[in-house]
Amino acid sequence: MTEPQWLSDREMALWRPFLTAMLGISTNLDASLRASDDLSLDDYEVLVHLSEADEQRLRMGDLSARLLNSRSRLTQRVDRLAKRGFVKREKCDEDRRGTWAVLQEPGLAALKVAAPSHVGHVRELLFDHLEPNDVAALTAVFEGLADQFES
Amino acid sequence: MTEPQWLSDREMALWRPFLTAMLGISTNLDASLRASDDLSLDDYEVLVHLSEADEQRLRMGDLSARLLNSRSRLTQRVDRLAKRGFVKREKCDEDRRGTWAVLQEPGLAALKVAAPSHVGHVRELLFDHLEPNDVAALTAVFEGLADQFES
DNA sequence: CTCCTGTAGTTCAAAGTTGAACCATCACCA
DNA sequence: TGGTGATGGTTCAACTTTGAACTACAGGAG
Repeated sequence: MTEPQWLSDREMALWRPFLTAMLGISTNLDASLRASDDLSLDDYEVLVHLSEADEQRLRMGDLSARLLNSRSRLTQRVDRLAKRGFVKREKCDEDRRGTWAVLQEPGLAALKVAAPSHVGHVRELLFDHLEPNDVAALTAVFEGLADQFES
Repeated sequence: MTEPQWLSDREMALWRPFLTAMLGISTNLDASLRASDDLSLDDYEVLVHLSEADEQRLRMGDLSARLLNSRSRLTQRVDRLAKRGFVKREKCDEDRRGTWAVLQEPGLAALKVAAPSHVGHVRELLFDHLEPNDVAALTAVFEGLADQFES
């Protein structure tokens, strides 16, 4: 039996802390962003992805795939960000079903304001707990884990 | 400058896949549990923690701390699980403000039904991507990461 | 062309989450 | 005793997410 119905003790010893760390890190980052910058972690990630994209724009579907968000979730998130002037929508010429989400100046500004303390929290929650050679090892592992979610 | 405002390339090379993997793994597990067993991942975790507890019962506050859930979120989750007969509440004698959440037979049964395919998914999403010595290394790292969230 | 099937994105109602306000009880100290 | 501040848990309204249904366009086959 290589696939028992329960996790082995060795597996459990990793899985439990893994689950706790995932939940704790994302919950904490979300809470601090909300408190200090009135952005959810999802909002922040939208702004990051747009800011790094060509012409600071991405198609809705592309963006939702990168964020692993449902389409309807992204639609409404972009609604809220647009209402604040952080992004805008633009009709897509090549494919008239399509919509671009385009980063606006106030959105980039909000990202720049939020970044330093967010980055500080990422260090506190993750990097401060790692030795230098942990980082390399984890990077290899997590690239493999993340790959399975790229469409 | 040891604390720059942005993540370094080396940090980013870990952080991005880390975030994607966290989100992807928990989203996937949640979706499969809902589809096959009509349980959210949070429901499942409530049942797991209760099933492992002394007398299969935990105080609401203790349970919410373990799950890193807000109190009100847990209150409502337990409401829903109680409506299905999976858990019940019991007044606490030592501290009359307190409430026990107590696992019921149908809840344990539901857990046993859901476990094999859930465990299978955990393997597909996580363990199948790891070498045996990765597991040991990750366990050490994640114990450290998870510790910061234990009250 | 004209179907037909598939894809991009939005909408809507039902369900879940958040955070502050609330009630009850506890624990301590005067 | 009786006040005071903290803790355990629930409630409520505002907000967010989910997933199915829907509109609009694309692209190929006949």
